[in-house]
Amino acid sequence: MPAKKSASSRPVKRAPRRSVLSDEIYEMIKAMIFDHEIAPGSRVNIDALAVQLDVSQTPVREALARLESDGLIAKEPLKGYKATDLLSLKEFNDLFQFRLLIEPWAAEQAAKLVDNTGKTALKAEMQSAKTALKISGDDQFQALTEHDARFHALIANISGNQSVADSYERTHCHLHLFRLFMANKLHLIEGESRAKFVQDLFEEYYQVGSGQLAIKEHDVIAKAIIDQNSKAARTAMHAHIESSLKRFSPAAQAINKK
Amino acid sequence: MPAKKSASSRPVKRAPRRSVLSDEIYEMIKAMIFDHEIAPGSRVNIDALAVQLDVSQTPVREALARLESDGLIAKEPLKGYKATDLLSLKEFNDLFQFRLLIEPWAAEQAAKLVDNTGKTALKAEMQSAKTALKISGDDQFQALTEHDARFHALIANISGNQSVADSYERTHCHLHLFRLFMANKLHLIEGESRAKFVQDLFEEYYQVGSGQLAIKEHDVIAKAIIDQNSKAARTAMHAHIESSLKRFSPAAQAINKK
DNA sequence: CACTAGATTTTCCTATAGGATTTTTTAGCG
DNA sequence: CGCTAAAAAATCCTATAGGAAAATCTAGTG
Repeated sequence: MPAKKSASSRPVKRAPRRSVLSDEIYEMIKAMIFDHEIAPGSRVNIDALAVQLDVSQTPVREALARLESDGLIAKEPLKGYKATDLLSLKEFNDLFQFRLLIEPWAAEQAAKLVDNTGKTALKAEMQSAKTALKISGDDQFQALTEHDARFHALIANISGNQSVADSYERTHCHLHLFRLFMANKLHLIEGESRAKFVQDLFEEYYQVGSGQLAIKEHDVIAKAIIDQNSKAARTAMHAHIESSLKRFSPAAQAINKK
Repeated sequence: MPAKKSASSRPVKRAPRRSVLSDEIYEMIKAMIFDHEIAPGSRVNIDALAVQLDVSQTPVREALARLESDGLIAKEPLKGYKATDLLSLKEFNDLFQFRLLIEPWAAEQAAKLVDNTGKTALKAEMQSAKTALKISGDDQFQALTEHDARFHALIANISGNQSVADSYERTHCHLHLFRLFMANKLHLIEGESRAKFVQDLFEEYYQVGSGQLAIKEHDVIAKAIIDQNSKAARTAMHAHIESSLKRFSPAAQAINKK
């Protein structure tokens, strides 16, 4: 129906498609989950999604199958897909416990194996963090979250262990944490009773305090890796994750108390 | 073309389907990878697979998308899917290193948290291991491999940490190890120069020695968990994984030397 | 032999129809 | 009015055919 392009006039060679449609759809749906366009726990209608994204069902189905593997969407046979709920308090704690098992080790290895390319990448990522601190509002939190995801993934990669890097990426922890944050935020807008408490929490911890604190902790980790001080890298990473756990814990509790 | 069923004669109410077709296809394709019906590195044609399994493309596509998430199949855009290669020596070592990070911890936690249901399940699984030892040939190796997978998954589950349990399952390590074993076995049949060496290796280590040794190690772990001796469970699991690494290492090296 | 241009194959994507299952609505009965 | 049961609608799942784009192969020309 949509007449996309009539290639008659220009026989010029178009740039080859970088990725296939289903990959793009996968990213689009993931983004929709990320920013609550698809709310936690809500149904995901294949037909509607296909119409909305202006593609047929096939790529949508492939994307949903992959998202299910990622644990971001759950399939109930003959009922349909639904976005997974927000992390329960237990899942939240489990996730951080898991990270404590692999990430301090990854940081230690990274410090042992890092080369100049890795050092440059680390410095660049820390630079982008400083840029993110200049943004304001939810966008800042999103920018910080994305920096956080890249930073931790980078270290997992520098560790040289693909199994570890993959397993970290598949936690999608940045996505889960951002959803937790936004859920609280949206609640706040609706004017719930504990609005003031939550607002204080965010302004104090996430927007300013936590953002800067996390980045300071990242700095310590990055420096230890660049100095190739593996022991320091390990302890710094361990401390950082425990610190993150403490900072995010109130947000996870607030949601689950509902 | 295939006249499946004419539902005209029997209006009897069929039992409600337990799972959807795409799930079944997913398991079937995984099984085909498991036993080398789909060889490592070989192309996987969607059309051919759909015809072979006598279903349409749709469920095959969904299954392949999930298998790609699992790392069992790789997609090259606009070229098609192909089964992933066998583990390189590095990937093999990385995988075991990863297991060393999470499984000793899982065993420790399991010992702390295990209840009667868990203890019963552990005992039952150890019983099935003893049964597997009575089988002979490749079937025995497969039975032992499957016991191994269930045993480790069970402990990961008893640990109570879903993130840990999921990440263990997603390593698909039993599948990778079995593929490695079969690849060596098939090579052996083709009468390569080192056939004798490989044969000795397997008879000595896998069929009798390794099988029984692994199960003795499993016994130690199971007992420690049932006794709720968390420290012993951790060290036993650690020793078992290192022991497995040593046992399988020659198989991984043989393939990669090719 | 090197290179370009067309033909073939492969793969991805679309469209649509119909069967199966669940959910919702409506009607009937106590 | 409350409850059960049947009908209707919505949704998911499967099947199939065919078009579009890319990759690969083939052949002809300088």
